[in-house]
Amino acid sequence: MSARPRLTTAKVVDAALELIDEQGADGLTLSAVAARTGVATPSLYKHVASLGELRAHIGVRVLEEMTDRFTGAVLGRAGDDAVSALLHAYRSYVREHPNRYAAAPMDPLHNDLQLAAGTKFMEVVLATLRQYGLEGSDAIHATRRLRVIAHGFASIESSGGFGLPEGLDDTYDQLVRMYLTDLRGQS
Amino acid sequence: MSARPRLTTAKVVDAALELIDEQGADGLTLSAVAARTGVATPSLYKHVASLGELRAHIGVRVLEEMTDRFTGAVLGRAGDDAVSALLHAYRSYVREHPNRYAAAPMDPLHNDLQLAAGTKFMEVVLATLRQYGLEGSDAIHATRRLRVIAHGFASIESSGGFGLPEGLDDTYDQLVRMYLTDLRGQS
DNA sequence: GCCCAAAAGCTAACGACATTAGCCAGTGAC
DNA sequence: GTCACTGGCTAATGTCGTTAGCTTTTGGGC
Repeated sequence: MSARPRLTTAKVVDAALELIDEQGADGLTLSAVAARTGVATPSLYKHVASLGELRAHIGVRVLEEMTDRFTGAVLGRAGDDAVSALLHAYRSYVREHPNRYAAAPMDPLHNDLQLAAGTKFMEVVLATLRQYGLEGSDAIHATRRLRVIAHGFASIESSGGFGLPEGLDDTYDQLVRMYLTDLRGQS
Repeated sequence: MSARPRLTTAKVVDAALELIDEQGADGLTLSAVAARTGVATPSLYKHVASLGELRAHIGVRVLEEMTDRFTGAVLGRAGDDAVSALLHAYRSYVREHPNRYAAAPMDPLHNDLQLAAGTKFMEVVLATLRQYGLEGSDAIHATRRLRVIAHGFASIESSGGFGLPEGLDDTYDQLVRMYLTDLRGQS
């Protein structure tokens, strides 16, 4: 079917992720990806339509990776314990892979390539909250509030926005407790 | 002192902000700024050291603008009323100027150009919380939590990350109430 | 009222990048 | 064995940011 399948889209994304990890978002350039995969730059267009599409693929990967980690963190836990585990898993993913997280799409539900991964991600969060018996829009609001806290903290922390890192663990614990208390009050 | 002062750094930043408003962060290019200011591209280097420095100047402007708005929103209010006003002013600024907000620095305290504007910004938030009598690190944690909520929500909302905009006002009200309840519990 | 240094503009040029066009070689199906 | 397809390549284009070096204007000191 295919001739000399040296390179694949997946391998291009692999190389791109390595670059992002090492040099951040600005380090992601088609030339650099080409160099790393041992190919001339224009050859990449046989596997990826454009730099923009490559970024979309990268977003899918990151989303999937996050979903996997969070699923593992929540498995076997229930209630507050599960929610707390999810929030802490979120933060530790971003600390381990700050550049990847910055490459994750904020609106995966508005991109065809990312829709499936985004939906699966959201389902994990919804499942974690399911035990609180929230109905309809209450579940949506609770999901949104969780996301605001997790993303808000992680994005500020990973860009050094909190100034000195002193007491950041405490700040996050307070946020988690605040959210859990609120969840209880809402249900 | 200066010959033919047609252009100034401030005017360059003005043009850059217009571009950002109209075309987003990617629309900010030295060529475009030069075109808008009626000058050749290299001439801009007489007023700005580089594109990066221009971005830093833009960050200062946005920060100052936000500080002004928030100061106005909080003036004449106290306690929960002031905090709520601050949070709502934050959201409405971002809704009015989403591209500007995206150009605001997350870590102004780590940039010489932005340090003063960032400090002043933080002081407004701290002053709004002062009445709760939080001491030392409690005040810092409370400021951080507020920022997590304000930035988290605003950044997700302005990138369309919440999917359908249905019920977003309610979500935000819940976040504000959650924060206020938490503040009461902490103090 | 002239002179000169500095300031602010300009053109030309370079290197990095994304992207397109068009060519060539290996490969799998028949 | 042939042939269409696939995945690689080189060459070229246009856009950027940035630097070097030149010209022109202007304001201050004499």
